[in-house]
Amino acid sequence: MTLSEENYLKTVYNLQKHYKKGVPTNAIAEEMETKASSVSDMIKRLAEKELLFYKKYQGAKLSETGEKHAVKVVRKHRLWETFLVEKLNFSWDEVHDIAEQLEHIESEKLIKELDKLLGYPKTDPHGDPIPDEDGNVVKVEKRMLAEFKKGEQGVCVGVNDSSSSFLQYLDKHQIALGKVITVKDKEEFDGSMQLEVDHREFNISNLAANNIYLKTVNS
Amino acid sequence: MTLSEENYLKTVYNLQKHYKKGVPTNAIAEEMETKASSVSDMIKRLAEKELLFYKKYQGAKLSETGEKHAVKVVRKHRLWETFLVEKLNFSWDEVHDIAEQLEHIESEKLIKELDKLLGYPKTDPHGDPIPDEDGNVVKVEKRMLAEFKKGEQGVCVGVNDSSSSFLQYLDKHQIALGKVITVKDKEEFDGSMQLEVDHREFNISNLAANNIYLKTVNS
DNA sequence: TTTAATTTTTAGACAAATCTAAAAATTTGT
DNA sequence: ACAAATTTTTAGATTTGTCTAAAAATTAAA
Ligand SMILES: [Mn+2]
Ligand SMILES: [Mn+2]
Ligand SMILES: [Mn+2]
Ligand SMILES: [Mn+2]
Repeated sequence: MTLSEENYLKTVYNLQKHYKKGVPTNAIAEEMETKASSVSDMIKRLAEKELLFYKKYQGAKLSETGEKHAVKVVRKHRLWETFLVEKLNFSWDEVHDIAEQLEHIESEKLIKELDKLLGYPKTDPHGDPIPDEDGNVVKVEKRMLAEFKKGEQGVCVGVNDSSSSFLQYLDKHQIALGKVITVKDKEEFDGSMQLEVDHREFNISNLAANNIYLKTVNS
Repeated sequence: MTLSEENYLKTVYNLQKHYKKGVPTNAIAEEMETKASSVSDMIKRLAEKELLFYKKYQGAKLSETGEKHAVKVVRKHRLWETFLVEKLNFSWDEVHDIAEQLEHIESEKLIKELDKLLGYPKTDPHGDPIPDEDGNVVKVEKRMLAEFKKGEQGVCVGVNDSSSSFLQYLDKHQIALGKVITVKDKEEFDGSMQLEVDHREFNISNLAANNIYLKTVNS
């Protein structure tokens, strides 16, 4: 399995939550910042290897083998991110790009020992669940902040965008995993929200609210 | 800089200790388990990029930039090997192949923090010096065991072959870094040696003795 | 239900890295 | 010094992964 093939599998895995049928070629291309023609070529090759199912114009769907492999890559990505934060003093906005490289290192023992060193963590620095050795992924219960109504409250348990620009934006507003967030007001017009965090109030856009996940506290 | 280019630079760096002039194409090919024609192509490309000097039929010699880069890769390789042994319970015969992958991960901060986590180690699990951040390499004082005479004694400070088969062979004879080795007898015919380590005596081949480095204790 | 817009696939080209086979240069042996 | 052996380079091919431009299929709009 090449580095590039692994990246495609991981992308299809991450996207197929949002698509009932196959994941469209264009969706993969956009996510990977590449061209649709390249994606078309590659998914054909992956289908050849039976890592995914593919019928022309119908998008891609991981096979059992493909999903198994994708989950392994995700597990490695999230363990490495956790390592970088817990052991090497990285902040949550610095780890994604490095984990993109580290997730392709091949060694069963390495990942097993890393897991042990970290004390078998359940989630990564962005609140995402770390699949266990057998590929089981715990589904984290959460709702998008954008869907909260005025007056509702929740605890931040995850983000949907791990880019450093977004995470730094959250840092600026002192939003972090575990923080209690209250919706003081919600603008019908553009979906922007007035939030309260740690007795401070500020406004965030709908786009931002679409990338923050909360666990409901009172409703 | 691609992964393959880095591997070539590192190989030339490791080999040029043994060659006054340029490192021969064939030497590189053998070390990298590839074909001379591939090497010829690649060193031409690296010369193009001014990472090494190359005149037809004269072999390769690293430029200052090339050497700087090679040393960085070596530093990463040895820090990762140290990490695997010190933090992840690997033994010295298991780390080389994984470090071959990890040495290509790109992140200044990662390697800086790794160095800190390990307490700024001076040598790797095989006794090889770890270049510092500025690329300075301490020259370790050592002599090949094969060159020792009958009756001489030394402390094991390094190996010349980091393959797992050789290191496991050393383990079997309980030869490890720091062990005191005495040459009880030496066979003129084939260069094999009778050694004493920890009050046990055994015989090793000339090939093995050529891959063990000692620091002289009494002479 | 045709037409228009969008999505997806194909065709053809290209760069990186490798290989085999053959040619050229260098080194060695007599 | 000349022939033989060895080393190194070139020529041509292949695989992987990507791209642009054009064709084909699907979906949306009028
Ligand atoms: Mn990530
Ligand atoms: Mn993450
Ligand atoms: Mn090594
Ligand atoms: Mn080493």
